[in-house]
Amino acid sequence: MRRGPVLTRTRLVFAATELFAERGLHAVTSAQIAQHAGVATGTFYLHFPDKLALFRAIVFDALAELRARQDAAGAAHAPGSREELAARTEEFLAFAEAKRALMRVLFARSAESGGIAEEIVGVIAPAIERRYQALQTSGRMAREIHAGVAAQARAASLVRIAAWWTEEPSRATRAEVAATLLRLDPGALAPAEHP
Amino acid sequence: MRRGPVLTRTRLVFAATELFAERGLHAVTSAQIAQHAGVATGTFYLHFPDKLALFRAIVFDALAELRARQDAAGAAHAPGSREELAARTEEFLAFAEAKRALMRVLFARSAESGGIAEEIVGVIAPAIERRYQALQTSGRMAREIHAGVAAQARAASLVRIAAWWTEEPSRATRAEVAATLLRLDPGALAPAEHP
Amino acid sequence: MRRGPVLTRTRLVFAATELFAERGLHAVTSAQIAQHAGVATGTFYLHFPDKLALFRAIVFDALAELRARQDAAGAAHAPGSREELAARTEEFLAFAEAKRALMRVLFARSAESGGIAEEIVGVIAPAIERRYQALQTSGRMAREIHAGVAAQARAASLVRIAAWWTEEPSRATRAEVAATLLRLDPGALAPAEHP
Amino acid sequence: MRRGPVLTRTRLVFAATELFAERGLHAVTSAQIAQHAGVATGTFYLHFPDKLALFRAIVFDALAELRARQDAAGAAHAPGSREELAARTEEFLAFAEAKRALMRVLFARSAESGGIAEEIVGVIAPAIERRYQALQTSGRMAREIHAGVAAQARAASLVRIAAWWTEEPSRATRAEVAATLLRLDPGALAPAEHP
DNA sequence: AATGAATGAGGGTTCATTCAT
DNA sequence: AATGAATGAACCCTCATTCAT
Repeated sequence: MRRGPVLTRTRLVFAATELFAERGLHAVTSAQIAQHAGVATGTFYLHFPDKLALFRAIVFDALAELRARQDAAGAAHAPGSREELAARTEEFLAFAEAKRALMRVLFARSAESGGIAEEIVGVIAPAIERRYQALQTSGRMAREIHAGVAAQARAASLVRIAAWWTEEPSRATRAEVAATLLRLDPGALAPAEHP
Repeated sequence: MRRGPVLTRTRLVFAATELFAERGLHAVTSAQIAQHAGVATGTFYLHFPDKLALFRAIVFDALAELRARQDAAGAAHAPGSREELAARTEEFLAFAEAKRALMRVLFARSAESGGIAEEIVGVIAPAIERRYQALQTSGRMAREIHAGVAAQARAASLVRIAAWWTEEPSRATRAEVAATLLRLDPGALAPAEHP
Repeated sequence: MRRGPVLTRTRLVFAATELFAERGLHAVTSAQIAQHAGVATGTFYLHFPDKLALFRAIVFDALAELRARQDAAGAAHAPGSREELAARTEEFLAFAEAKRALMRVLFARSAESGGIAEEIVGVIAPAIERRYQALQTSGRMAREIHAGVAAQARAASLVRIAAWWTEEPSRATRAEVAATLLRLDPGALAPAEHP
Repeated sequence: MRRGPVLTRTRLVFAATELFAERGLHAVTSAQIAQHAGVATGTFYLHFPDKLALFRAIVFDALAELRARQDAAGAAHAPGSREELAARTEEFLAFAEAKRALMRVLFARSAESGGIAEEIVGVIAPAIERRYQALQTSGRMAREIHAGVAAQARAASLVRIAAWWTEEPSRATRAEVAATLLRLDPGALAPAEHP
């Protein structure tokens, strides 16, 4: 069926997101994605060089969107401030809540192969590390914390909480998740300790 | 070659640990494992019902050993104390340092399929959660933290740090990693905040 | 090679019939069938879910065709009459003669597995049993014969004769086979016995 | 365990008969037979060159025993007489009833491969054919019957009835089976037709 | 741009048979 | 005679990818 390349691509991305979320990267075949999208098997390869490329497109498009939203949400506050962190955390949880299938692709059992899981943390962690370094420079975070280690831990925490909470939202209220994530941030804790 | 079933099994486990660490669960074939172990393909299936069973055996045996070591290391200290946590963390890092290939199987990109990654956190997180609840009951951890959320975050942090640091130990000294992990634990931080 | 799915399927059925006839179900591999049909191994599974499905398709399609031919041949005569039986028997032998490979798949050593042999008799015998019961009701067949037992015996006889005669047609002329089969039918014998 | 070669062989034959009856020749592995017999896998090959040899041993030993019993039962009567046939048929049914597992190996779905089914009929049919020829020579069977064809049909009937009746003995009483088998024999029918 | 039949390398697994003990 | 771990060829089936239409 003739439908226009943009729509076809969108349908493939949408179908793939659902299937990857349900079954993970390599339990889904390109033929299944095509069928789910209502196009022929060969059409898949008109839009993506291979299955992993589609997977990566989903992942990094989503990550870029999340980034943009967080930046917009944080722009109203002083850089590195507690308020900025709170706003960014809120936005993260709102995004996770609104796009559960996507969250599962990003952070759950599907982010298995192609080293995607590592790449995701690799994208998230450096920004966190820079923030921690800035906080340490301005004396708002304890020096005994290793910024690189803490950033890895923080990135992994966010990723895990997103997967865990999205999987079964009744496990905690959104406010509880937000409060805990905020409280666990080593930067956020600093003020209380150095009065 | 005749070698005795116990030795053959050990060789298979060893070979598989190396290969899984390098390439992940489904990029390694049972034939490759057998060849690496110096046995015939069919021999593999004399010792394990299938590839996933071997993978799970490696994972859960290792987890049990880590558990035992941590329990032994922590036994000298008061339950829930900062000293116990420090000892357990030290033991965790020593274990990670000594068994790098194993760490990668347990925590890095190989723990992809079969929902193993989730099972691992599922095994680790509940114990952490119980500890947090005990700390909250005895007033040693802030009540605004949600124990379940914090436990997931902590488990993910440990898992991630193990993978990240083991991958490239020059990223931080063992002392830095230990200090930071200790500092990031919400229970460990409490004393400083409630003087 | 592009050939159209119907033709490809036909080629697979044809190749499989020949090979099954020669060597039987489990001495033939799906790869051999594909090769014999001039297609790739994977093409086999585009047309049949597995090897047994192709075998069953051959068997039951052939049985249905035989049935249809016999019904057409018998339609000109009174139901249950000697003439109808003769016509059906003739058609059976004509079919067997024309499709020797098929006969061997249906009735010889290839009808081994999957319980196909039993299913074939299970398809043939009930119709024969009903005919015997009707003959007994109208007094044209001796009551001391157990219709069920006789039907099993008759079905097995037909199946065996088809295999035996097709294997080596010089063993008897078609007329001899027809006359004997007719003579052996318990219904056909009745008139001579009850004058 | 040391047990003496004869006993070990017997145990293997017994175990194999049961398993072949249940699942057929090639759904049973030599290791399963050995295990069922309580011996090691390798022991199997001390007693039989391969799996098919054991299968054939079971089949032809059984056939020889059946033959001997039928000969003994028929010896009291005039050769070719109705009484002899009745006695042999009775003995056949008694044997079938007493050894159900064996019957299934001999005649049911297990007699699949290695062309055993054909060999069985090949062993049974010639004797029947000789009897029919004798009956025709002495004018006790219609000449229009082809002895070869009829013998094949008779052999197949016996084999099928044995399988069918043994599988589910409630389908007909033994007397009904015997009477019908006797009635269906072309030799047996002759007297009634040529008074 | 779209189709979907065709491809074929490769994977997991089985099992008859061997042989060192 | 007995053991049972080891062998490895072979099989069934999958699926990412291609390409003639």
